[in-house]
Amino acid sequence: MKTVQHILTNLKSQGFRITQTRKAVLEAFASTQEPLSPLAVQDSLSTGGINVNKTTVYRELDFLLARNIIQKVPINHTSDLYEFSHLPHHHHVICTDCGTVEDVTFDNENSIISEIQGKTTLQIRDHALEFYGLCPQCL
Amino acid sequence: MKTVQHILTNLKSQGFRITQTRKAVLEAFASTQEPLSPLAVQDSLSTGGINVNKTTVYRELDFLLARNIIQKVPINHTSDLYEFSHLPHHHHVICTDCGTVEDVTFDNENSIISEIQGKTTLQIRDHALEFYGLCPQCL
DNA sequence: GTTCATGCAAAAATTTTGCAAGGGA
DNA sequence: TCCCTTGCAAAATTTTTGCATGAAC
Repeated sequence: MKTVQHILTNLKSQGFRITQTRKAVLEAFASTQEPLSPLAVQDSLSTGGINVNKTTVYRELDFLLARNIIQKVPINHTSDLYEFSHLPHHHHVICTDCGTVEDVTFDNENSIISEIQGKTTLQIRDHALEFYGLCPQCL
Repeated sequence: MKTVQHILTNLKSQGFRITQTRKAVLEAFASTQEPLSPLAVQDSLSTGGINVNKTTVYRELDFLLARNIIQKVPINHTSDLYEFSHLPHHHHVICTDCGTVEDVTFDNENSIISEIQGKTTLQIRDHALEFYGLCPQCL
């Protein structure tokens, strides 16, 4: 399990600064299972008493994305959503009402990819298998 | 097979106008297998000598979407992408280089949905199963 | 003539960029 | 001190809205 402290230490050893913003952004991701939008990150920081400019959030997300610490989640949304890259491979079930997210995995995901690979001329490199529905509270 | 003419006739019978914009937008969707963004629609019309305002394109897409003639395609993209709703259920394999799209279907898609339904507390209503890779030309 | 459709301008929402100032190491 | 990081302002992108004009029937 990679901790926020681990990540910060690694970044520090690479010459990057451990700022309160950086720490808080990583902790925001660590504190929830839900993929976060730039605005959600800013709100999360704000709730914790750390007020930063939107630009800073965008730049910090770009920074973490470039270092593969976070990744974009292939969910349709007006904003890009991000989550930790080190999480075990999984997919999402998203409540279309409240946005709640559950993580799920396939017993045999390879067979799904293989089937499609056998039916297309493209060389498959990635996939987005996401599900939408209603959570018990929103039903 | 629903033709553009069919759709136009239906709309007309509901009291909506058959404008050159409306006809051209429907023909743009009929002329390709690829999901189209608002800008792509405008470009397609422009190529055909029909120059319309972006606002008009957005409004026409909203209009067609509201009547379930087109639907949003669950592909991650800076803009929303649309395709005809009457196409047989399928998924997309998208070339991440050039944007080429191939349509694919699963032999037993229900088993995929069922597996996930059995693993989540949410009531699944929809899904996005999209694949990304490189087409032969871009390999 | 009625009212659906369009263009234009302006605004809203999201994201990016330049530049100067601030702050970790 | 060095240079990574931040804020602010401005611009770029995508989408929406109001209002007056234009066009289909």
